[in-house]
Amino acid sequence: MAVGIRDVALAAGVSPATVSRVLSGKSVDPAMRDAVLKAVETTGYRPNLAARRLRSQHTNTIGLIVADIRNPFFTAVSRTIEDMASRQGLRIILCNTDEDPAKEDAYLDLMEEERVTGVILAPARSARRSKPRDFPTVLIDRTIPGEVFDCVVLDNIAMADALVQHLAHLGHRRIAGLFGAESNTGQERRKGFEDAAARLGIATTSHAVPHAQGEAAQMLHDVLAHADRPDAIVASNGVMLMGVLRELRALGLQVPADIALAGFDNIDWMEFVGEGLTVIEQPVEEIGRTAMTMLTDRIAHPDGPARKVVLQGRLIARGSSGAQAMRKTGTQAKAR
Amino acid sequence: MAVGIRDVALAAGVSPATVSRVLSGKSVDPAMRDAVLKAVETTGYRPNLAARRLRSQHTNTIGLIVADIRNPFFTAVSRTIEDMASRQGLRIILCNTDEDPAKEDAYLDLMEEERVTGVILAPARSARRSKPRDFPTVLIDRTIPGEVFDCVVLDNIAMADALVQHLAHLGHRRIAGLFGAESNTGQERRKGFEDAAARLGIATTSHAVPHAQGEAAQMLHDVLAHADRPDAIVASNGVMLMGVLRELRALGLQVPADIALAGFDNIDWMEFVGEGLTVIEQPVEEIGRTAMTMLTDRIAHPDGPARKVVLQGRLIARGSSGAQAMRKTGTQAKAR
DNA sequence: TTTCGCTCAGAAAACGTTTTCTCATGGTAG
DNA sequence: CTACCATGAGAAAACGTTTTCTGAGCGAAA
Repeated sequence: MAVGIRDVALAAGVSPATVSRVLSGKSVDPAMRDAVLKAVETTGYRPNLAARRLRSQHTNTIGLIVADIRNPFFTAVSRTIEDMASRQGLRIILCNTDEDPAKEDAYLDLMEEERVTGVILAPARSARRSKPRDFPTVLIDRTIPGEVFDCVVLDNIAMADALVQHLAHLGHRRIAGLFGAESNTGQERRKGFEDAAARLGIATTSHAVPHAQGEAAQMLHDVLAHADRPDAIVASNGVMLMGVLRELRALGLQVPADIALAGFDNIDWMEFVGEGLTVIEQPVEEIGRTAMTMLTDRIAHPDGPARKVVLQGRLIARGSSGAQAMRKTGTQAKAR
Repeated sequence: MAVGIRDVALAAGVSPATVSRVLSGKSVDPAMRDAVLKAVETTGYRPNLAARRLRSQHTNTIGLIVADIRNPFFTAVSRTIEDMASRQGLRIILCNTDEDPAKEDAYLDLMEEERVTGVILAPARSARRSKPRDFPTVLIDRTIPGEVFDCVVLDNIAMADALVQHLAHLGHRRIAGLFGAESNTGQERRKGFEDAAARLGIATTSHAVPHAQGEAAQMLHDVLAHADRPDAIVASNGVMLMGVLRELRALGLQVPADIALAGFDNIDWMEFVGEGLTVIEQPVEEIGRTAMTMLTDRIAHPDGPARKVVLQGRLIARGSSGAQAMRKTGTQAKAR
């Protein structure tokens, strides 16, 4: 039933080695090559990738491990990476950790067992030190503080600063910030947020929100039920923005009439809520492209120094008042 | 450098066969088992999956091929499937065809070369007959007309009917429908749409929209620029709804004040635009679960008859007037 | 013409496991 | 006490390729 390279060789009247050579594009006699190709056709041969990988000792596979595939930021980056990879003839294994360090470790183990060529990782752990792995790794979106890794991240501090500055120009004076507790990125944004507010003399409260849905909702509820409710809310990513929006609706608060809402990630629906949400747009395709390039570089030069690429985002000011403020102050982050 | 089962065996003072048996949970002498496990620990052994798959002839891998990973419907279904699969110790390979039959064929070839245990496929082709593959296959979201395959789909005709009925109760009399040209599902929804409209005496125009972004926008533009613009629009999926919304905004039309908008897929942002969009919610987790179950059944019984599971969706009526109409008429699709 | 490479194809080894085969040991039934 | 079967461990084969090794053929240089 199963047809192997042996059968093809038999059908073509050549040796298995020759078939292998034809298939991998080595130089062989044209007549033989044609015979082999015809035999491949007639026999319906399909190479067995497991055998090929075992013998050749390279898998042409890279692992892509993200924290949450439902987060449109990650799906967008994944798309870019997948496109680039398949153009280079690399297969990708996509994994989803759900911000769970245990799942992340399990997937990293899997990557070792798959003998992947390299891994692109959006790490879930923030401070935990993980055991060293023996494949090249590029981090995206987040770094691991204690470790030196190639990575490509947003300039979180500057972007959070721009956001606060924008809201301040609009006249907001009591801003609440919600930042992912698990991720290094969340905490960087928090720092940018607080520093900017301090500089501008804006009152803030900032909160580290856990990944768990229920706890996050509770925390948000507390923030809004507080005696002097903030007049603006900043959220650390697109998924959180969605959660905030839902809570605001439940409380009957209109955006931006009753309260302003801004944050990170430009997801396609954001232009439709109210007069549109002001956000920091991440250069998703460039993040993916850079990560992929860094990974192939690293594979080629395993011992070069670690590199960190920090990309600028773009402040998209929405809502009429927002646009007005933008024109007045020119608070626009330079792309790249 | 690379540590294999041979090294473990040496360290534990047993034969490689015994190590293999310990690792696959066969019964071995407890003392030996402990020695092996300790040796695994000290040597840092990681099994080579390629070798394992080659020898054992089963990959414990299933392929998941969807038409568009950016479509939240597919990401949601993927999540469910991935969760179920990893619980069963199955790895999944996720692929994205972009509605391109050529890419789909390429990925199906890949699946054969990977020797996957089975495939779950949301087919891009509508009528094209593909060559038979030698792995069990379950179709989701769409069927392939000429072929008999296990599949799990929405009751598209009934759901489209419910949508039209709902809009009719709301008083709409000129409804435009936009349906995916490539997919069988789009055409079923179109049929349900037109039949319902005919029965209720509603004027409709319906359009088969291509996957390409530009052409779709052009078609939509034509529909809205038409002399007597429709008073409601139905779109065949969540991504299309987004596109329509963008075009309406560009034309300065308010939803639902100027024109009603409804369709398929309940994506989280849909409750936030205007008074909320009325949609058919698909039972995504049940679709994923059913597909996975069908696939494992099929793997266990390769020769059983093909089964088709048709699931009901749920009409979510949004906007005050919509909710009112709902209360009045009780047009609620029964779940399951 | 002889010899020295050089190219190219087949034979055989190798990749790292699992599985089959073989054999020893020990317990049980006759 | 012998014969038989069951259990379990090591030896060796096998999985389907790629790659190394070997040798044949041939053109160019001496």
